[in-house]
Amino acid sequence: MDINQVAQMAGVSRATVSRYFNDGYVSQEKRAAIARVVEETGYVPSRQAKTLRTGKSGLVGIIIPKINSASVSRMVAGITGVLNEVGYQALLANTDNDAAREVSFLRLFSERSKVDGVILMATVLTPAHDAAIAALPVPLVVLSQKLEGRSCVYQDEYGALRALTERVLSAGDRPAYIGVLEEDVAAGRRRREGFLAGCAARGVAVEEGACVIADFSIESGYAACERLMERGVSFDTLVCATDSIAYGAMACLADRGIAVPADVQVAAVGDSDISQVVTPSLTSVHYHYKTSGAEAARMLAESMADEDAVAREIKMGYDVVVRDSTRQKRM
Amino acid sequence: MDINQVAQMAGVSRATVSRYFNDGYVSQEKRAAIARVVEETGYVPSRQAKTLRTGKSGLVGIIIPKINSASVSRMVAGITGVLNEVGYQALLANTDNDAAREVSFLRLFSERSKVDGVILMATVLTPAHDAAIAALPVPLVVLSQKLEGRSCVYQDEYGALRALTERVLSAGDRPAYIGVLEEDVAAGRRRREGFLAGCAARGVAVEEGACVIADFSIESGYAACERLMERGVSFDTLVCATDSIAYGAMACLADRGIAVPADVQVAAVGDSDISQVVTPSLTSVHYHYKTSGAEAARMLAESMADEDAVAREIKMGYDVVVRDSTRQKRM
DNA sequence: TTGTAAGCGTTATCAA
DNA sequence: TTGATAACGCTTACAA
Repeated sequence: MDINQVAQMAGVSRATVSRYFNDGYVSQEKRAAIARVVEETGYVPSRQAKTLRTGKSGLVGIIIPKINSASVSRMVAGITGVLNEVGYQALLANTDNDAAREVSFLRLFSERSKVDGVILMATVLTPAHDAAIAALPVPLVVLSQKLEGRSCVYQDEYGALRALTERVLSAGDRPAYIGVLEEDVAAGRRRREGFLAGCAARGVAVEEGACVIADFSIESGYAACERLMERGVSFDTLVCATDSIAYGAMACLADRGIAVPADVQVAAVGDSDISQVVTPSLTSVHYHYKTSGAEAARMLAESMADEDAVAREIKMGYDVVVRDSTRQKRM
Repeated sequence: MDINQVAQMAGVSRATVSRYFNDGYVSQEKRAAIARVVEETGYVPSRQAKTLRTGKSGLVGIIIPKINSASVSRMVAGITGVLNEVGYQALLANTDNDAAREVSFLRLFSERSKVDGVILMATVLTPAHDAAIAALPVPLVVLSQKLEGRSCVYQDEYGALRALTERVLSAGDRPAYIGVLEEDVAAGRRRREGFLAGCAARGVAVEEGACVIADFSIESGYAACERLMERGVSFDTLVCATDSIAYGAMACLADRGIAVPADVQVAAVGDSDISQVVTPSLTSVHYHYKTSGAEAARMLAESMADEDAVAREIKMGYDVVVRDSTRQKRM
């Protein structure tokens, strides 16, 4: 069943049928005739052909570092919600934390414009990324990192960590920090800087060696905490770059008979569902991930609709959620 | 840059260029000439045109109930891994637990074969589903539910719950159960049946009203546990259909000063990352979600490659992971 | 082994 | 307001 058959059955030209589905520049009678035929046959225009002809696929590519992550999946949920609303489909590209694959997906999406737009959930931004981004023939929105001159939506990592740190240091004065790789500017560098700023604001010195690195896993959080103790760092306050790291660290402390929050208070970032169920419940920064995703999708939709929409940067707000893993009173 | 220009520059017909990229029925010299031009220009064939001509899009539709879920995202990770390997892209459709949207996505994917295959991560299977599935013009694999006569990959819910229940009842004899909706055959019905079978196998009676329903959230687990106690059900063993429910239930028990596992032991299904970090760590059934997703993708790839590949059902194995929330000794 | 030519199902241009 | 007609970029008989 194609447009020609519909045209024939309705006694019009195929151009008229096309108009019926698009502009709508069709007389009442012909319109009715076509409507009837469409009704009877259940005809639906071929997206493929339309795509070939118009160059628009109705697809949006989403590049994500890891689907199996609370923050990422919340952002994706926000994205797909908005996208479906405005008639786009999400094309998912999972890189499994491999920055090189990020670039190759960017290229894949560039080839002959298979997609109408791209959302890049970035971890690191290398020169290869810049090149691939520059070569992208369709609108792009960067999520989770700030990229100068590009539309992007990101969290206020610095502000959040600074606020969190100041807060917990109202009941502690020997801080330690478990972060992630600095190459990840947002989660690595900015969070650590925020932590240090918070310490400085409180006039608290950070002991040499009191900042260690983990990856995003629970196990590495455990290991990092162990390292801290082996180094002989003395701390009564532990700030972690992610909730997962904190879970690992808390397990490590528990195994050594160190009480949380009495001996060491723990705070982190991400506020995943389970942070309120672990014991003690975890003080954590809450980011509006789902909203961030929705926001990014909305910006992209705008850029796709309007050729020369101007780039915008959105810095999202945050909430510090105080729970039982820290000593200061809830405010 | 299109195939015609390449052909012209290489001094061959466009049919030859096409063969160069497909069959490979090209002489050495022409092959070399084309290779050079392709190299120089960076030409890449248009997928769109190829799709229109061949009817194959290189896309696979994945319908999921909720991306923001540990089990789902693990399955998706498995799927995308395999799919990328064999040259397909995943088209993600998130239904947000709305069965009606499941059907409408099924239809969307049917329209003019926008996708070459579909993986349906099912929760419920209504008559509307059956109809939409029957109308699907491309191969389908059902994930997480068993569907007679269709290729599917699912967990051994019955066996797992039975084994888990028998295991925990070696140290308890007053069981209770928090399940999910029966309409979800796999997670609802089969798990409950497995629980009851486990009780029966141990010769343990299940008290009237000792089985309640929650949804998949932590909060509803808390509420369900509360309900159990308000009803006056006396239990020393609590089996939950999902880890999230168990987290909620454990929080509820803790709030009432009931010790786990001393007073009540708790066990669940899913073995998500945090089950080993909550206190006490949670005894849970481990399913091989990522492998299930990979398996489903592999079956689909096979069906897409081979018109008349035969339907297969794969029942995945499981492991009972015993931790501190239950009383029986680790075996 | 290669080239010619006929589509695949649309939409856009133009003249009527 | 409508209908021819020409693309869009590719694949594939079929003939050479």
